[in-house]
Amino acid sequence: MAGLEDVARAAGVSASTVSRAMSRPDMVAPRTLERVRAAAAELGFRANPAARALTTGRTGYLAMVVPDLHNPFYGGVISGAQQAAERRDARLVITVTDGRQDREAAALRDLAGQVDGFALLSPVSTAAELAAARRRAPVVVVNRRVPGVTSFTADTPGGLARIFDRLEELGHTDVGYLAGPPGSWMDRRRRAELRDRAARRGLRLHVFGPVRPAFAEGAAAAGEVLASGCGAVLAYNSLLLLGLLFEFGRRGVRVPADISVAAADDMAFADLPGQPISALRVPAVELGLRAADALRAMVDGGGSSPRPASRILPTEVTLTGSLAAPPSRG
Amino acid sequence: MAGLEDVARAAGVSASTVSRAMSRPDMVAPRTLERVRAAAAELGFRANPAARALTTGRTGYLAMVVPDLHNPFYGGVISGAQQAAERRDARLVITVTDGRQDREAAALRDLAGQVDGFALLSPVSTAAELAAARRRAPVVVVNRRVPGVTSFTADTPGGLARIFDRLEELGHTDVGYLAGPPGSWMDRRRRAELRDRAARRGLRLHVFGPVRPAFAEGAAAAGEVLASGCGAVLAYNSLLLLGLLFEFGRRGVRVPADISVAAADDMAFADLPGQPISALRVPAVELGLRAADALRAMVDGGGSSPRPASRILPTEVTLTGSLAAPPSRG
DNA sequence: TACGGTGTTGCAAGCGCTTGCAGAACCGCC
DNA sequence: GGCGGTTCTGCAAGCGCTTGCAACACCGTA
Repeated sequence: MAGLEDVARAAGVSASTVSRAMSRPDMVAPRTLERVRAAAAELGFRANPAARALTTGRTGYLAMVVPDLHNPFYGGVISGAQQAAERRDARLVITVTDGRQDREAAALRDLAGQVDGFALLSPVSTAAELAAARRRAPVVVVNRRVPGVTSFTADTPGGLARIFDRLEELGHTDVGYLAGPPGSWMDRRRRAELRDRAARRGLRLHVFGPVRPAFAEGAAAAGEVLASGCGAVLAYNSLLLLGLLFEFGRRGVRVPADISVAAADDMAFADLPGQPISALRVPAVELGLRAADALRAMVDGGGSSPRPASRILPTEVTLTGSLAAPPSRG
Repeated sequence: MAGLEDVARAAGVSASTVSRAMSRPDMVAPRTLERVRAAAAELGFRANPAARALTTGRTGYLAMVVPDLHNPFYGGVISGAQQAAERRDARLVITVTDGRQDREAAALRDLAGQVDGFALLSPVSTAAELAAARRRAPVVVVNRRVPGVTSFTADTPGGLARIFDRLEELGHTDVGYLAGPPGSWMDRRRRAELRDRAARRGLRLHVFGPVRPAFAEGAAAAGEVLASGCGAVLAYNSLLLLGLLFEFGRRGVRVPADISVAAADDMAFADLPGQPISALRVPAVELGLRAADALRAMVDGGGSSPRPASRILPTEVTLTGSLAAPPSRG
C-alpha cells in the first residue's frame, strides 16, 4: 500500500503537499499538482481512511439504521443512499433493528463516534430520544417526521386519500385498510388520513391489523377482510397487498369484481405491464438519495444544525382496473 | 468523548494498562482490571476505532457486496451477517452492484484497505478475478462456489431435483423453469441440474428467461409459460413465482389444476399458513451468519489462507398442494 | 543471601494522515 | 532598491490508540 510519503518522494515534494494536493488542490501550484497527481496515480495511492479519520475526526461512514431488509421500500432507500454516498465518497454502514426500539437505541449508541451521521429509516424511538441523538451527531430520518430533525417522507397519506376519493366516487361505502407495522409513525398517519376522510364523507373505514408488512401477513389477513364485507381494501404496502391477492386468488375471489384493491406503494407492481394494480409511486430511491445527501452536507457543514428541514416528496397515483364499483349486495 | 487517557487517570494507571485491560485482560492483574473496568464504565469509554485501526491495521469493518436489495434472499443473508458481525463486534459496510461486474470490481478496489474482508453475494466476476481479490484481502462468497475461495451455498439444485422427481411421479412430461438473473452462477447450476434430470428421465424441460428475479418479470413471463403447454413450472425464486401466480390469477388459470408450481426458495411463502406453495426452505440467514463468521475468523487468524472451504447447506423441500397431476390434454 | 523467573506495569515510539505556522520565493509598487 | 502582500511549500505537532521493550516487584529456590 503506497502511502503519502511514497507519493511525496516520487513527486519530489513533501507529504504535506501531497496531502493538500488531494484534499485542497487550490492550495497547490498547478505544476506541482500535476506532478503529485501523476505520482499518486502511478503508485495507486489511496488515502488511509483510518488515519484521515484520526486527524479530522470524520470517518467517512454514514450509518443507515433500517428496521427490516425484506421490505422492498428500504431496499430502494438504501440503494439511493448508496448512490449518494458513493458520489460524495462516503461509505454506508448498515444496521438492522427488526423494528425494535432497543436495537435502534443500541445502534445509535454503539455507532456514535464511529460514523459521521445517522440516517434512520422509520425509526421507532420517541421524538425526544431522536432529538437527543441529533445533539450528538447529525441525524436525518426517513419515512417519519420528527420535530426538530431533518426528515424525508413521501406523501403517501395524500396519495391514499386520492384513492379513497376514487372509491367514494365508485359508490363504495365500506373501505378496508390493512394497517402496517405496529408502532409505525407512517402507518398512523395513513390511518388518520383515511379515518378523517371517511368520517367527513360518511363512509365506514374498517382497519385490519396492524401487522408486520410481509406477504404472509397479507395472506393471513385476507379472510378477515373478506368477512368484513368491505367492497375495497387498501394495504399499507405492496407486500401485504400481494399476500391479499394471493389468498383472494386461492379462494376464487375476483378483483375487482368482488373487491377493489390498492396499495400505498408500488414497489412490487412498479414495472408491471399494463399496471393492473392501483398503487402509489413512492420515490424510495430518491428518498435515500436525498437523505444521504443531506446527511453528508450536514457533516461537511460542521455537523451542527442547519435548521432542520422536513421534506415531503409527492407520490403519484395510478388508478387502474383494480378499482371498480362495489358488488351489489345480496 | 472519554479517551484512554481519561480512563487511565481515573483508574490511576497508565494508558497502556487500560488498553491492555480492554483487549487482553489476561495480561492485567485482577484488581487493576477491575478498577480500570469500573472507570471505563463510569466514563462511558469506547475505543476510537479509527485510532485502533491505524495501529492494528484492522478496521473492524466487513464489506458485503450485494447485487440487489429488493431480492429478499439477500435481505436474509445480510441480516444473518449483521448478527454475526455484531456478536464479533464488527460492522457491516454494504455496497450495491446491481449485478454489474464493473461495480463489483469497483467495490473490491475502492474498499480494499478500508475493510478487513469481503463477503460477496452471488458475485459475477470471473473466478480469476475473485482469486486475485482473495490474495489482497480475506474473501468469502455466498451463493456461488469459486475454486480456491471459501464459499457458502444452499443446495437448491438438489432441492429442485426433488421437486422435479415429484413432478415426474405425478405424470408430468413438460416442465418449465423460469430462469433467474442472467449470468448467475447459481441459476446455471439449477438449470444444469434440471436439464440433466430431464434428459435422464426423458422429460422435456422448457427454460424461460433468464430474467431479473423480480415480481414484474414473473408476471411478464406468465404468458409464455402458459403458451408452452407446460403442466408445471419451477421458478428461480419466489418473487418470480409470485409474479407468475399473480398473472395466472388474472387469467383465471388455476393452480394446481391447470398448472403446478414451485419456487427454488420460500422467502415469500415461509410463514404462510398451511404452506400452500411447494418451495425450498433456503437458510439465507444462516448463510449470512456463517459467511460473516468465517470472514471474521479469517481476519482474526492473520488474514491469510486457512485452506478455503466450500460449505453447502441443505435445503428442505415442502411438497404441497401446489403440485398435482398434469391436466389431461385435449 | 543471591539469583533467575514470572507477573505486572509504564515508557515511548510509532500507525498515516492533516494542518497551523513559518519560511521562501516572487510579485508589483512606491 | 526596498517593502508589503501573495502564493506556495515544508516543518512538526499531533489525532488516540497499540505494543515491544525495559523496569520493577515479588516469588521460590539454590
